[in-house]
Amino acid sequence: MPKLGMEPIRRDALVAATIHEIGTKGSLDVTVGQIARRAGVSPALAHHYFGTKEAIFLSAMRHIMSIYAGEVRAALAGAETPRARVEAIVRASFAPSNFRREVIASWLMFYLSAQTVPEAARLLAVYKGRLASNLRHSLRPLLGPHATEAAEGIAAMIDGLYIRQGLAPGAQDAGNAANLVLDYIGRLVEARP
Amino acid sequence: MPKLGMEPIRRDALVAATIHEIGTKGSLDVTVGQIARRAGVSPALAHHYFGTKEAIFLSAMRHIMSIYAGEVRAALAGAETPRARVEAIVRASFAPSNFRREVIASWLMFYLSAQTVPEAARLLAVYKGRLASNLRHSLRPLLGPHATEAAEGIAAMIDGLYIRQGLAPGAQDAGNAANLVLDYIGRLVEARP
Amino acid sequence: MPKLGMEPIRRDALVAATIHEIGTKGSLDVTVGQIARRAGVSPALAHHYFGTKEAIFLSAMRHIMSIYAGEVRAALAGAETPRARVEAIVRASFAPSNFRREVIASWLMFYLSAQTVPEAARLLAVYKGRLASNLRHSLRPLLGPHATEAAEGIAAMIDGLYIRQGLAPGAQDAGNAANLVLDYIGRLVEARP
Amino acid sequence: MPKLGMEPIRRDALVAATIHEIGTKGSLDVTVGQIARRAGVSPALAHHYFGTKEAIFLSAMRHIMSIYAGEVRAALAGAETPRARVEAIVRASFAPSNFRREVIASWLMFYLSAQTVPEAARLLAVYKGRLASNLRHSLRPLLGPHATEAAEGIAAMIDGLYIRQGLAPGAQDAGNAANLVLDYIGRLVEARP
DNA sequence: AATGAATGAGGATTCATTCAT
DNA sequence: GATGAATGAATCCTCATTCAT
Repeated sequence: MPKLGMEPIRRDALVAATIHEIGTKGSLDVTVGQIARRAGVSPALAHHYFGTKEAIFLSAMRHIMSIYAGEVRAALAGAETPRARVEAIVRASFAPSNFRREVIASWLMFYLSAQTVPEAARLLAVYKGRLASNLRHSLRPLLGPHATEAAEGIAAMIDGLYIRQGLAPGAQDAGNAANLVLDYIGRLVEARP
Repeated sequence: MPKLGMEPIRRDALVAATIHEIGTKGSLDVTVGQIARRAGVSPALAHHYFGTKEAIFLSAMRHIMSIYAGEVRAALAGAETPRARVEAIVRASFAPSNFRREVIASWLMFYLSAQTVPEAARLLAVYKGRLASNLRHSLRPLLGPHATEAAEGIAAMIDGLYIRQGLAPGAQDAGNAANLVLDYIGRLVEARP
Repeated sequence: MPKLGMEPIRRDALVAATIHEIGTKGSLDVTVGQIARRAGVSPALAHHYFGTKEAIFLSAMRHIMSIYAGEVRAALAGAETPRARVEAIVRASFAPSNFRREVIASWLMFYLSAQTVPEAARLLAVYKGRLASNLRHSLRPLLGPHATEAAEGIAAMIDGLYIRQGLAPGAQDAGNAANLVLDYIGRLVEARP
Repeated sequence: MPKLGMEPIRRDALVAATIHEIGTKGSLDVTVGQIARRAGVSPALAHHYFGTKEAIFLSAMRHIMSIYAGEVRAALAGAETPRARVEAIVRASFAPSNFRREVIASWLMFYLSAQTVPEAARLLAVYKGRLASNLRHSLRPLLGPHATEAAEGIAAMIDGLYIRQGLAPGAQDAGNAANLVLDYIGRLVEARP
C-alpha cells in the first residue's frame, strides 16, 4: 500500500505558500515554481493536485474567505444588540488572523484577479454581498432608510484601511484602524442635536 | 514657432494608451505590444522613447498624479474656509477627470507596482504625504489634535471608494461617493452634544 | 486448476485499453494514464507489467497481428484452389474482427511507430513479408512471373482501403471494400483476349 | 528603415523545415524547436510568424497540396482523351516532386492530424473530393455507372502505394508504383470478353 | 524618426517513470 | 499485487528588449 493521505497536507501547504508568496511579493506575479518551492514540492506536484495555477489561486482565496467568515461568525455569536453586531463585524475584519500584511495583500490580489477570472469575481461578489447585507441588516434598526448608505460608507472605509495596510510600506496598527471605523459608526448612529 | 518634434506627441500617446489598456484589462498584465498598438506605433518605438516598460508605467503614473494635483489646486483656489478646503480636496478626488474607471484602475495598479518598483513607491509616498498634509492642515483649525486621525479616516474612505469604483463591476456614481465622504466630514466636524 | 494470477488479466486489459484509446483518439498521442484509466488500473501498474510505454504499444501490436494471423489461417483452411486461397486472404483482411475502426487505426499507428521503434519495424516486416509471400505463393500458379507485381498491387490496395477506413470520417462498408479487391483480383487472373 | 521582406523567406524556410523534419522523423512528434533550428531561426520567430505550431503544420500541408495540385493541373493540360486524363492524374501522383519520401511522410502525417485538427480535416476533405471527382469525371465516359467504384479502387491503390513509400524502409521506385496503377486502370477500362 | 527582424529568458503545463509502502 | 506520491525533462508559447536599416 502506498503512502497515503498526503493530498490534504500538500494542498494546505501549497495554499499557505501561495498566500505567503503573494504577501511577500505584493503582487500577483508569483510563479507556480515559487509557490511549489516554498511548499517544499515540485511544480509538477502543484499541478497534480490543483490542475492549474488559477485553481491554486482560487483555493487560496477560498481559504482566506473561510477564515474571515469564521471570524465574523465568532464575533457575531456574542453580539446581542444591533450596534454590537455592527461592531462585531468591524472587529472581525481587523482580527489578527485577517489583518496580517500577507493576508491582506492576498485579499487585494484577489480583488484584482476578479477583473479577469470569473470564478474569482463570483467569490468576491458573494463576500461583498454578505458583508453588505450583514451591515445593512444590523444598521436598519438604528438608522432606518439610511442603513444602506451607511453600510456603503463603512464597507468603503474598511476596504480603504485594508488597501493601506496591504500595500503601504510599514505595518500598521490593527487596533487603530478598527477604532477609526468604530468611531465612524458612533457618529453615524448617535443622534445629532 | 518651431515645428514640434514627434517625441512629445509619441510620449503622450503612449502614456494615454497605457492608461487605457490598464483600465480596460483591469490588471497590470499589459504588454508593451498592446500599449504600442493602441498608440499606433511599434513596440520598438515605445522602447526608443522610454527605455523600459517600467519607465512607461511610471510616466503614466506621473501623468495621472499631475492631473489629480491640478484638480486639487483648482478646487483649493476657490476655497476660503478650512471646511471648504477639506471639501474641495474631496471633491477634487471625485472630479470626472479622476474618477473614471480607467484612471482609477491605473491608480490602483500603481499602488500595486509600488510594492515592487522603488520609484513608484516614492511617487506614491509623495502623493499620500501631500494628501494627508493637505487634509490635516485644513482640519486642524476645526478638530485640533484629532485632525490627524480624522485625516486618516477620510483618506481611507476615499481609497476604499476608489477601489470599489476601480475594481467593481458596473460603473458607480461619483456624486454619491463624494457625498458619503462629505457626510463623514460633516459628522467629524459638527460638534456632538 | 490453480487460481490464475492477475498478471495475464491485467496485461490483456491494458492491451485492449491501448487499442481502444488509439482508436478513439485516432492518433498515437495516447498517454499511459489514459490507457491505465480505461483499463481500470493505475499508471504505475501499467509500468509494473510492461516496463515502458513502448512495450505496451508493442504488445498491442502483437495482439492485433495475432488476431489477423488467426483470421488468415482460418480462411485458408477451407480454401482449396489457388484463387480461393488468394480470396481467402483478402476476405480475412476485411473480416469484422480486423476491419473495425479502432483496430485499423491501431494498425496505422503501428505502421507509424515502425519509423521510430526498431522492434515495431521488425514486427511489421514480418507481417508484410508473410502477407506478400502468401499472396505470391497463391498467385504463382495463376500468373506465373507476374505474381510478384500482382501481389504488390493487391497488398497496396488493401493498405489503401485500410487507411481510408482508419482515418476517414464515417465508417465504411467492409463488404464493399473487399469486393473492390476481389474484383481487382478477378481482372488480374482472368485472361484478357 | 528596417530590414524588410524577411517574412515570406522565413515562412518558406519554416515550411520546408517542417516537411523535412517530419520526413526525417517519420512522425508528427516534431517540436517547434527542431523545425526552427533546421530553418536557422529561433523558436520564438516561428511563433512570431505562425502563431502556433498547428498553424505551421497547416501551412506545410497547404504547401504540399498546392504542389500536388499544380502537378495534376500540368498533367491534365496535355491530356485529350478520358483515358489520358485518368492516366495523367495517376502520373501526377507519382511525379518526383510528390513522390519523395519526406513529402509522402508529411502527407500521411496530415492524414493523421486530420483526426484531431478540424482545419486539417477540411483541407484533406477538399483534396480527396477533388481527386475523386477528377477520377470519376474522366472515368464516366469509359465505365458509365461503374466509374464511381473504379475511382474508389484507384484512389485506394494510390493511397496504399503512398503509405508503403512513406512508411516503408528503403526508397521505392515511383515508376514501378505508377505502372501498377496504370495496369489496374487498363484492366478496368479494357473490355473483357 | 521609426520599425521589421530577431531572440533569450522564463513560465505553465504534461507525462513517462520511479519509489515507498 | 497495487497504488498514491513525486519529479525531471521536455514542450509550447509569451514578451521585453535589441539591432540594423
